[in-house]
Amino acid sequence: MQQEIKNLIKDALLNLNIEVSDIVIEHPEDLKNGDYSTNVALAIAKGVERNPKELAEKIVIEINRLNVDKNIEKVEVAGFGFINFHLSREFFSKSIEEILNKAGDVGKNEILAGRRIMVEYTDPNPFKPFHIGHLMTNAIGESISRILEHSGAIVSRANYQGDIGLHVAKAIYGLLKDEKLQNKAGTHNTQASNIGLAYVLGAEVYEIDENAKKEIDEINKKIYARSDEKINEIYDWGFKVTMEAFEDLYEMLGTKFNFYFLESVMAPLGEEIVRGNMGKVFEESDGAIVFKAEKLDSKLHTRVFITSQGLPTYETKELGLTKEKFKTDPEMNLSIVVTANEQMDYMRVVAKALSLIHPEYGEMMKHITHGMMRFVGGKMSSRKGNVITGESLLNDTKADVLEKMIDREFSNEEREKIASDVGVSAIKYSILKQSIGGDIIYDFEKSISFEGDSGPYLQYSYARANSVLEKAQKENILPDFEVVPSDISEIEKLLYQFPEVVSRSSVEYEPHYIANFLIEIARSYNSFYGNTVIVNKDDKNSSYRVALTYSFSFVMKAGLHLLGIKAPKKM
RNA sequence: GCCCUUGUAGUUCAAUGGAUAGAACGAAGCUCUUCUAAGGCUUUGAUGUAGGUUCGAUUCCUACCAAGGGCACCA
Repeated sequence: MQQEIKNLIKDALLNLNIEVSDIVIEHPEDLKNGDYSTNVALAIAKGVERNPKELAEKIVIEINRLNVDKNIEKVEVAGFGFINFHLSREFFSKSIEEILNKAGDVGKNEILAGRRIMVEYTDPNPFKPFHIGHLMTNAIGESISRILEHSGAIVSRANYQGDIGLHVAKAIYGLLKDEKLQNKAGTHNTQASNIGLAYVLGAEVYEIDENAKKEIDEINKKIYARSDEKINEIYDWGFKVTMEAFEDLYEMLGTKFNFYFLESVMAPLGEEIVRGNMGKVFEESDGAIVFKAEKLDSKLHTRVFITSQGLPTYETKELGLTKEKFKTDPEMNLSIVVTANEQMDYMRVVAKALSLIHPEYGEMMKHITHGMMRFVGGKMSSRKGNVITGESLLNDTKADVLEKMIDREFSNEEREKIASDVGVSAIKYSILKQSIGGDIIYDFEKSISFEGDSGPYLQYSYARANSVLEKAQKENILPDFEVVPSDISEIEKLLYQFPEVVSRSSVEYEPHYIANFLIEIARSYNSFYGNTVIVNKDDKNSSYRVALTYSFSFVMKAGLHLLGIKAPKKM
């Protein structure tokens, strides 16, 4: 439809001997101003020295002369020179019908057809707790992955994890000091959270206790060398249970990774790249091997790739990782990494180094950065007073949902499942409703919202629509376009825009456009629901309203999927 | 000091250079003999400061102010 309108405007302008390279059309915020609108008269008025309103009138006359499209009902000039297009009843009924036909595929497009994209996100470290930042990266990465898939790309999901390094030594130190934490009786989740506690213990003393610091550094060397049997045993067990515990979280969050990359494996690969490009890219400085990026770009700075101790840094591992990714999927033509924006500057340096070594990667790497979780009052603890982790937040939120569900009748299994899906939705939505660059201010008192502008609100709207549909089925009212009400409802004027919203999210890597759109249609549908009896055997328009409800539920479900949120049929 | 982000109702967020700057939370008041009241309907309130570009600026540019992050052997 967009293209048809653009062409129509273009032809009308040609008839007036005006040529415009790019015509911008948009949806007016206020639906009273039509369904599409263009500011073309305003934009060109100066060039042709005419009053924009008069010019707009002339253009509209031309448009009306040319227009044979039954989808466009009315074209008019408004404000100080906008040209507004009102679409016809027929257009909206057809768009509803189309949504019903597409069902689960609604909103799909082909703008990324033929693209193979690997998205790396989440990246929690074994032996360390899965914290809120990981939750944030996961929510964003998963949503972006799904949006890209909806645009026709083949997406693989990658997880990059620090399986070696000081943090592991800290955790193992804690485990050695407090052997209770090595208890292998419980589930892998309780074992993993004990290891998290051990890490916290080790990390604390490392800062304040000189002897402990020495001991931890010693453990670290032993881990690298795999020279101590007891440490090896603890390591292997700890690695296994923490990774298993992560899998449970991924399952709950709705992520399934295709590839796992480990830092210990990337380190030698990266080192090889660095050593192979000495003089060309890297140079020695104070005993370390560095890349002086500021020589090539004043906005970049020098970074150490191999320390004076001879150890590869993160930067070096990142080089190895990138190369390994392209090796893992040789067909890949875009590699995306999602991290917090504190990593932006040195990722730029790494990218610069890599572009010198592998110029062919240049256009195929993308770093998406998001803001950080910040806390009102600086408190970093959960309601029970413990250090907040991703897991504790998920559990606290789920407990709140269960409390809200207390008067609903569900089997225990159903209840648990729904509470989990709703809890995840509350958290994910609070992350995805805003553009990804900014920090998220997290307030534990208000915590996660279940009302208004929230994930559960969207799910609730979906569940209600679903129960309308159940009733319709019982009463044998099928979606139908035989009788169409003359009034065009607001919800129809919104639903057809979904594919455009998906495309925009995809092009800009911004899930929040979808989140905002879903809120809009949910509000519109809830209002419709509140003011109309949808299923009513005695009303001829009922079938059309059922069709509308179906199309709303399809769009909502697809949209929630793109945010990585499940849509329970009941809640 | 330099570089990168970000400054919008009391609070948390929206707004491809356009029309009366939208929501939500909070506060006040209505609303379930209709399909889920986690809902609906009213009322209330904002573009950090100073310039510039433009027919038009929350949006682009400059300076300032404020917050966060980064700037050599941690990731």
